[in-house]
Amino acid sequence: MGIDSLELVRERLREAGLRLTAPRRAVVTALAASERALNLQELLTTARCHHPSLSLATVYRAIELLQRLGLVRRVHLEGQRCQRYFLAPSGHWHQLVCLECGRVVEFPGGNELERLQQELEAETGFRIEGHLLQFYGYCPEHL
Amino acid sequence: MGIDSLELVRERLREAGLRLTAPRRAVVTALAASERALNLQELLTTARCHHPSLSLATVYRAIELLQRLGLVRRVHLEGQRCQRYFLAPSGHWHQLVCLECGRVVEFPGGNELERLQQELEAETGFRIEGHLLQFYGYCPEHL
DNA sequence: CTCCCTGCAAACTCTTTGCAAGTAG
DNA sequence: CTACTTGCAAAGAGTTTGCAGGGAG
Repeated sequence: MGIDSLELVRERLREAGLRLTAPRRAVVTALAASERALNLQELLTTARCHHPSLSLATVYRAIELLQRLGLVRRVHLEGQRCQRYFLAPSGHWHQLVCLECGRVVEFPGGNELERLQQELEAETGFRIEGHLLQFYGYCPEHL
Repeated sequence: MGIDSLELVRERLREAGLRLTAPRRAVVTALAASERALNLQELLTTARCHHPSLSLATVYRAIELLQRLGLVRRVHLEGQRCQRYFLAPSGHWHQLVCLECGRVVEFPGGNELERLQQELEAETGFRIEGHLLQFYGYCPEHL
Protein backbone atom coordinates (compact mmCIF):
# COMPACT_ATOMS: atom_id res chain seq x y z
CA MET A 1 0.00 0.00 0.00
CA GLY A 2 1.21 3.47 -0.65
CA ILE A 3 0.76 7.00 0.59
CA ASP A 4 -2.92 6.95 -0.20
CA SER A 5 -3.69 4.08 2.18
CA LEU A 6 -5.76 6.54 4.14
CA GLU A 7 -7.86 7.50 1.17
CA LEU A 8 -8.56 3.87 0.40
CA VAL A 9 -9.53 3.25 4.00
CA ARG A 10 -11.77 6.31 4.04
CA GLU A 11 -13.45 5.05 0.87
CA ARG A 12 -14.06 1.54 2.16
CA LEU A 13 -15.36 2.81 5.46
CA ARG A 14 -17.75 5.18 3.71
CA GLU A 15 -19.04 2.36 1.51
CA ALA A 16 -19.81 0.43 4.69
CA GLY A 17 -21.49 3.41 6.33
CA LEU A 18 -18.69 3.72 8.87
CA ARG A 19 -16.56 6.66 9.95
CA LEU A 20 -12.96 7.63 9.59
CA THR A 21 -12.14 8.87 13.05
CA ALA A 22 -8.93 10.15 14.58
CA PRO A 23 -8.18 6.86 16.36
CA ARG A 24 -8.66 4.85 13.18
CA ARG A 25 -6.58 7.33 11.22
CA ALA A 26 -3.79 6.96 13.78
CA VAL A 27 -3.88 3.17 13.50
CA VAL A 28 -3.75 3.20 9.71
CA THR A 29 -0.98 5.79 9.65
CA ALA A 30 1.09 3.76 12.07
CA LEU A 31 0.64 0.61 10.01
CA ALA A 32 1.48 2.46 6.81
CA ALA A 33 4.66 3.83 8.34
CA SER A 34 5.97 0.40 9.29
CA GLU A 35 7.44 -2.10 6.90
CA ARG A 36 7.24 -4.69 9.65
CA ALA A 37 4.14 -6.48 10.80
CA LEU A 38 3.24 -5.22 14.26
CA ASN A 39 1.53 -6.74 17.22
CA LEU A 40 -1.26 -4.75 18.79
CA GLN A 41 0.79 -3.50 21.70
CA GLU A 42 3.45 -2.14 19.33
CA LEU A 43 0.74 -0.70 17.18
CA LEU A 44 -0.78 1.05 20.18
CA THR A 45 2.55 2.61 21.08
CA THR A 46 3.24 3.80 17.56
CA ALA A 47 -0.24 5.06 16.88
CA ARG A 48 -0.25 7.07 20.09
CA CYS A 49 2.26 9.40 18.44
CA HIS A 50 -0.66 10.53 16.33
CA HIS A 51 -3.44 10.18 18.87
CA PRO A 52 -2.13 10.02 22.43
CA SER A 53 -5.40 9.10 24.11
CA LEU A 54 -5.76 5.96 21.98
CA SER A 55 -6.76 2.88 23.96
CA LEU A 56 -5.83 -0.73 23.39
CA ALA A 57 -9.49 -1.69 23.10
CA THR A 58 -9.87 0.69 20.18
CA VAL A 59 -6.84 -0.79 18.47
CA TYR A 60 -8.40 -4.24 18.77
CA ARG A 61 -11.66 -2.93 17.36
CA ALA A 62 -9.96 -1.07 14.53
CA ILE A 63 -7.87 -4.05 13.49
CA GLU A 64 -10.86 -6.33 13.55
CA LEU A 65 -12.70 -3.90 11.32
CA LEU A 66 -9.84 -3.34 8.90
CA GLN A 67 -9.35 -7.05 8.61
CA ARG A 68 -13.01 -7.52 7.84
CA LEU A 69 -12.76 -4.89 5.12
CA GLY A 70 -9.75 -6.71 3.66
CA LEU A 71 -7.39 -3.82 4.36
CA VAL A 72 -5.27 -5.53 6.96
CA ARG A 73 -3.82 -9.03 7.06
CA ARG A 74 -2.19 -11.12 9.70
CA VAL A 75 1.06 -13.03 9.71
CA HIS A 76 0.75 -16.76 10.30
CA LEU A 77 3.72 -18.70 11.60
CA GLU A 78 4.03 -22.32 12.62
CA GLY A 79 4.65 -22.77 16.29
CA GLN A 80 4.13 -19.12 17.14
CA ARG A 81 1.17 -17.01 17.97
CA CYS A 82 -0.32 -15.17 15.05
CA GLN A 83 -0.49 -11.69 16.46
CA ARG A 84 1.22 -9.47 13.94
CA TYR A 85 -0.71 -7.38 11.46
CA PHE A 86 0.16 -5.38 8.36
CA LEU A 87 -1.58 -3.23 5.77
CA ALA A 88 -2.62 -5.37 2.84
CA PRO A 89 -1.92 -4.12 -0.64
CA SER A 90 -4.99 -4.03 -2.85
CA GLY A 91 -5.46 -7.14 -4.91
CA HIS A 92 -4.36 -10.59 -3.88
CA TRP A 93 -0.74 -10.77 -2.83
CA HIS A 94 1.24 -13.16 -0.75
CA GLN A 95 3.84 -12.54 1.92
CA LEU A 96 7.39 -13.32 2.89
CA VAL A 97 7.92 -12.72 6.59
CA CYS A 98 11.07 -12.39 8.68
CA LEU A 99 10.93 -14.69 11.71
CA GLU A 100 13.22 -12.35 13.60
CA CYS A 101 11.83 -8.86 13.07
CA GLY A 102 8.45 -9.35 11.45
CA ARG A 103 9.45 -7.53 8.27
CA VAL A 104 7.02 -8.30 5.47
CA VAL A 105 7.72 -8.40 1.75
CA GLU A 106 4.72 -8.74 -0.51
CA PHE A 107 4.70 -10.57 -3.78
CA PRO A 108 1.93 -11.19 -6.29
CA GLY A 109 1.59 -14.27 -8.29
CA GLY A 110 0.77 -17.86 -8.12
CA ASN A 111 -1.83 -18.20 -10.85
CA GLU A 112 -0.90 -21.86 -10.44
CA LEU A 113 -2.87 -21.58 -7.24
CA GLU A 114 -6.04 -20.79 -9.18
CA ARG A 115 -5.59 -23.96 -11.14
CA LEU A 116 -4.76 -25.94 -8.01
CA GLN A 117 -7.89 -24.57 -6.36
CA GLN A 118 -10.10 -25.76 -9.19
CA GLU A 119 -8.52 -29.21 -9.13
CA LEU A 120 -9.11 -29.43 -5.40
CA GLU A 121 -12.73 -28.36 -5.69
CA ALA A 122 -13.33 -31.00 -8.34
CA GLU A 123 -11.62 -33.74 -6.34
CA THR A 124 -12.99 -33.00 -2.89
CA GLY A 125 -16.37 -31.38 -3.45
CA PHE A 126 -15.38 -28.46 -1.20
CA ARG A 127 -16.37 -24.95 -2.18
CA ILE A 128 -13.14 -23.04 -1.70
CA GLU A 129 -13.38 -19.46 -0.47
CA GLY A 130 -9.74 -18.50 -0.35
CA HIS A 131 -6.27 -19.48 0.64
CA LEU A 132 -3.29 -18.46 2.67
CA LEU A 133 0.24 -18.55 1.31
CA GLN A 134 3.07 -17.16 3.39
CA PHE A 135 6.78 -17.91 3.27
CA TYR A 136 8.89 -17.38 6.34
CA GLY A 137 12.60 -17.10 6.91
CA TYR A 138 15.20 -14.48 7.74
CA CYS A 139 15.64 -11.11 6.07
CA PRO A 140 19.10 -9.96 4.95
CA GLU A 141 19.66 -8.07 8.23
CA HIS A 142 18.90 -11.14 10.32
CA LEU A 143 20.57 -14.01 8.54
CA MET B 1 -1.35 -40.33 8.98
CA GLY B 2 -2.54 -43.83 9.34
CA ILE B 3 -2.97 -46.48 11.95
CA ASP B 4 0.69 -46.46 12.85
CA SER B 5 0.71 -42.82 13.91
CA LEU B 6 1.53 -44.04 17.36
CA GLU B 7 4.56 -45.98 16.20
CA LEU B 8 5.88 -42.93 14.38
CA VAL B 9 5.34 -40.79 17.46
CA ARG B 10 7.07 -43.35 19.66
CA GLU B 11 10.00 -43.39 17.25
CA ARG B 12 10.37 -39.61 17.12
CA LEU B 13 10.07 -39.29 20.85
CA ARG B 14 12.72 -41.94 21.38
CA GLU B 15 15.06 -40.19 18.96
CA ALA B 16 14.66 -37.07 21.06
CA GLY B 17 15.22 -38.93 24.31
CA LEU B 18 11.62 -38.41 25.36
CA ARG B 19 8.96 -40.77 26.59
CA LEU B 20 5.74 -42.13 25.22
CA THR B 21 3.46 -41.86 28.21
CA ALA B 22 -0.19 -42.69 28.65
CA PRO B 23 -1.30 -39.04 28.43
CA ARG B 24 0.65 -38.50 25.22
CA ARG B 25 -0.69 -41.73 23.79
CA ALA B 26 -4.23 -40.58 24.56
CA VAL B 27 -3.66 -37.26 22.80
CA VAL B 28 -2.24 -38.86 19.69
CA THR B 29 -4.97 -41.49 19.58
CA ALA B 30 -7.64 -38.81 19.85
CA LEU B 31 -6.07 -36.79 17.06
CA ALA B 32 -5.71 -39.85 14.88
CA ALA B 33 -9.36 -40.75 15.38
CA SER B 34 -10.59 -37.37 14.19
CA GLU B 35 -10.69 -36.22 10.61
CA ARG B 36 -11.36 -32.73 11.86
CA ALA B 37 -8.87 -30.34 13.33
CA LEU B 38 -9.59 -29.98 17.03
CA ASN B 39 -9.08 -27.20 19.51
CA LEU B 40 -7.40 -28.12 22.75
CA GLN B 41 -10.57 -28.21 24.79
CA GLU B 42 -12.16 -30.64 22.33
CA LEU B 43 -8.97 -32.62 22.30
CA LEU B 44 -8.99 -32.83 26.08
CA THR B 45 -12.54 -34.13 26.09
CA THR B 46 -11.86 -36.74 23.43
CA ALA B 47 -8.54 -37.87 24.83
CA ARG B 48 -10.05 -38.35 28.28
CA CYS B 49 -11.89 -41.36 26.86
CA HIS B 50 -8.50 -43.04 26.82
CA HIS B 51 -6.95 -41.41 29.87
CA PRO B 52 -9.58 -39.89 32.18
CA SER B 53 -7.19 -38.08 34.49
CA LEU B 54 -5.69 -36.10 31.61
CA SER B 55 -5.28 -32.41 32.38
CA LEU B 56 -5.52 -29.46 30.04
CA ALA B 57 -2.00 -28.39 30.90
CA THR B 58 -0.71 -31.72 29.68
CA VAL B 59 -2.62 -31.36 26.43
CA TYR B 60 -0.95 -27.99 25.89
CA ARG B 61 2.43 -29.48 26.63
CA ALA B 62 1.86 -32.48 24.39
CA ILE B 63 0.69 -30.40 21.45
CA GLU B 64 3.62 -28.04 21.79
CA LEU B 65 5.94 -31.02 21.76
CA LEU B 66 4.28 -32.78 18.83
CA GLN B 67 4.32 -29.56 16.85
CA ARG B 68 8.00 -29.13 17.55
CA LEU B 69 8.62 -32.69 16.32
CA GLY B 70 6.68 -31.90 13.16
CA LEU B 71 3.97 -34.44 13.95
CA VAL B 72 1.16 -31.98 14.48
CA ARG B 73 0.15 -28.90 12.51
CA ARG B 74 -2.19 -26.06 13.13
CA VAL B 75 -4.96 -24.63 10.99
CA HIS B 76 -4.56 -20.97 10.07
CA LEU B 77 -7.63 -18.99 9.10
CA GLU B 78 -8.01 -15.30 8.32
CA GLY B 79 -10.03 -13.44 10.87
CA GLN B 80 -10.21 -16.34 13.29
CA ARG B 81 -8.05 -17.60 16.03
CA CYS B 82 -5.67 -20.34 15.04
CA GLN B 83 -6.44 -22.88 17.71
CA ARG B 84 -7.19 -26.09 15.86
CA TYR B 85 -4.63 -28.84 15.49
CA PHE B 86 -4.37 -32.00 13.44
CA LEU B 87 -1.94 -34.87 12.95
CA ALA B 88 0.42 -34.07 10.11
CA PRO B 89 1.12 -36.71 7.50
CA SER B 90 4.79 -37.42 7.03
CA GLY B 91 6.37 -35.42 4.27
CA HIS B 92 5.32 -31.96 3.20
CA TRP B 93 1.63 -31.68 2.51
CA HIS B 94 -0.79 -28.84 2.40
CA GLN B 95 -4.31 -28.55 3.73
CA LEU B 96 -7.85 -27.76 2.74
CA VAL B 97 -9.92 -26.82 5.76
CA CYS B 98 -13.68 -26.53 6.27
CA LEU B 99 -14.57 -23.19 7.84
CA GLU B 100 -17.65 -24.73 9.39
CA CYS B 101 -16.51 -27.98 10.98
CA GLY B 102 -12.72 -27.89 10.86
CA ARG B 103 -12.50 -30.95 8.64
CA VAL B 104 -9.07 -31.21 7.05
CA VAL B 105 -8.16 -32.72 3.71
CA GLU B 106 -4.48 -33.07 2.96
CA PHE B 107 -2.93 -32.78 -0.44
CA PRO B 108 0.67 -33.01 -1.57
CA GLY B 109 2.11 -31.04 -4.36
CA GLY B 110 3.16 -27.65 -5.35
CA ASN B 111 6.69 -28.21 -6.61
CA GLU B 112 6.00 -24.82 -8.19
CA LEU B 113 6.41 -23.55 -4.66
CA GLU B 114 10.01 -24.75 -4.59
CA ARG B 115 10.74 -22.71 -7.67
CA LEU B 116 8.87 -19.72 -6.33
CA GLN B 117 10.88 -19.97 -3.13
CA GLN B 118 14.16 -19.84 -5.00
CA GLU B 119 13.04 -16.86 -7.03
CA LEU B 120 12.04 -15.06 -3.86
CA GLU B 121 15.33 -15.80 -2.16
CA ALA B 122 17.23 -14.44 -5.15
CA GLU B 123 15.11 -11.31 -5.37
CA THR B 124 14.86 -10.42 -1.71
CA GLY B 125 17.99 -11.79 -0.09
CA PHE B 126 15.88 -13.57 2.54
CA ARG B 127 16.86 -17.07 3.61
CA ILE B 128 13.56 -18.92 3.46
CA GLU B 129 12.94 -21.64 6.02
CA GLY B 130 9.50 -22.79 5.03
CA HIS B 131 6.04 -21.84 3.99
CA LEU B 132 2.41 -22.22 4.83
CA LEU B 133 -0.23 -23.03 2.25
CA GLN B 134 -3.79 -23.68 3.32
CA PHE B 135 -7.02 -23.40 1.38
CA TYR B 136 -10.26 -22.80 3.22
CA GLY B 137 -13.88 -23.16 2.27
CA TYR B 138 -16.81 -25.44 2.95
CA CYS B 139 -16.85 -29.21 2.79
CA PRO B 140 -19.63 -31.05 0.95
CA GLU B 141 -21.67 -31.43 4.15
CA HIS B 142 -21.53 -27.71 4.90
CA LEU B 143 -22.03 -25.99 1.57
C1' DC C 1 -29.42 15.53 15.13
C1' DT C 2 -28.41 10.68 14.93
C1' DC C 3 -25.83 6.91 15.22
C1' DC C 4 -21.41 5.37 15.27
C1' DC C 5 -17.31 5.40 17.99
C1' DT C 6 -14.19 5.89 22.06
C1' DG C 7 -11.78 5.25 26.55
C1' DC C 8 -12.01 2.92 30.75
C1' DA C 9 -12.23 -0.86 33.60
C1' DA C 10 -13.84 -5.21 34.44
C1' DA C 11 -14.65 -9.69 32.74
C1' DC C 12 -13.17 -13.55 30.05
C1' DT C 13 -10.63 -16.89 27.59
C1' DC C 14 -6.55 -18.98 26.45
C1' DT C 15 -1.87 -20.36 27.77
C1' DT C 16 2.03 -20.93 30.78
C1' DT C 17 4.39 -22.15 35.04
C1' DG C 18 5.97 -23.93 39.83
C1' DC C 19 5.85 -27.77 42.39
C1' DA C 20 5.52 -32.24 44.61
C1' DA C 21 4.39 -36.85 43.36
C1' DG C 22 4.60 -40.49 39.80
C1' DT C 23 6.71 -43.43 36.19
C1' DA C 24 9.02 -44.91 31.60
C1' DG C 25 13.06 -46.72 30.12
C1' DC D 1 17.54 -45.54 39.62
C1' DT D 2 17.21 -41.16 37.10
C1' DA D 3 15.38 -37.87 34.67
C1' DC D 4 11.41 -36.88 32.21
C1' DT D 5 6.30 -36.21 33.05
C1' DT D 6 2.04 -35.23 35.15
C1' DG D 7 -2.03 -32.98 37.56
C1' DC D 8 -3.28 -29.18 40.11
C1' DA D 9 -3.84 -24.58 41.01
C1' DA D 10 -2.38 -20.12 40.44
C1' DA D 11 -0.46 -16.71 37.60
C1' DG D 12 0.11 -14.41 33.14
C1' DA D 13 -1.21 -12.93 28.46
C1' DG D 14 -4.16 -11.62 25.23
C1' DT D 15 -8.93 -10.30 23.94
C1' DT D 16 -13.71 -8.88 24.52
C1' DT D 17 -17.50 -6.23 26.43
C1' DG D 18 -20.78 -2.83 28.90
C1' DC D 19 -21.41 1.68 29.40
C1' DA D 20 -21.74 6.66 29.48
C1' DG D 21 -19.81 10.52 27.12
C1' DG D 22 -18.24 12.43 22.59
C1' DG D 23 -18.13 13.45 17.65
C1' DA D 24 -18.44 12.47 12.33
C1' DG D 25 -21.43 13.07 8.69
